[in-house]
Amino acid sequence: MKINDVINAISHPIRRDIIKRLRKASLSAGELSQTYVVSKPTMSVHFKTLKAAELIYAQRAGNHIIYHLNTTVAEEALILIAQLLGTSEPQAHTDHNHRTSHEKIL
Amino acid sequence: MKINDVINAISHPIRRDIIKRLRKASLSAGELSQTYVVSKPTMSVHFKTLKAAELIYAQRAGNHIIYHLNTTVAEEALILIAQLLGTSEPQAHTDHNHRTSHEKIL
DNA sequence: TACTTATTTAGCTTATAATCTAATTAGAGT
DNA sequence: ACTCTAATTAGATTATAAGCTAAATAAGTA
Repeated sequence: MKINDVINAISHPIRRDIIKRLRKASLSAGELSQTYVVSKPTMSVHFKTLKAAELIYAQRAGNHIIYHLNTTVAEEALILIAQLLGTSEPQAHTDHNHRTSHEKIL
Repeated sequence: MKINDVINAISHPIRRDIIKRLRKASLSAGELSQTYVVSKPTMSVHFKTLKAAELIYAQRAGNHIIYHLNTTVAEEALILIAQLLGTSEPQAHTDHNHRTSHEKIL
């Protein structure tokens, strides 16, 4: 799992919405594409980006391609992002955290 | 807090590293910039991106600008990302989750 | 006031991402 | 084999992001 690929994948609103929908149920490329006002090839590129991040995987069912969420990768990525943005570990105290009189917030 | 701005901000390795360092201690622009092999103006743009996401804020101390992590925004963003990538809520069962014989994973 | 240091802004170039239309591939049904 | 539908790939355009050097700003010090 490459965190760069995952963050890149979730950096577009359409791709985030795809993830949210696939959390509820797996859906075909066509079903997913209907919702958005972009062309099908554009949607195909979004799927590719999500696949590159391994957040989704594809399964052929006859004429259709059904996309599934890869929950394992999603969870692993979330753990890394939590380490970045979370405040579970308390902040260390250093001299930089001292304030002196002439400092002002910009 | 705009999740788009935050995800955009954390989409670059240098900016993620800045966040990690500011979790431990607030640092000046110069101290932060030393570490990376890009020019200072480039670093300044990275700071701007992080400021636009409100993940950091600046404070002038004489000649220096000290950057601080905005932990509130970081935590709020993490909650939204957890709603996207987390599997706390169990996945709903739908017909799409049934498998039929001729389906194969790609 | 002039000089020095720290940082940002301006202007430019190059790389990457998003989007489109047209063409191609793959399977299902006739 | 032909045709229909679903989805992707190819090729092009446009927008955005990342990087650089040079110039500007802001504060501190001689």
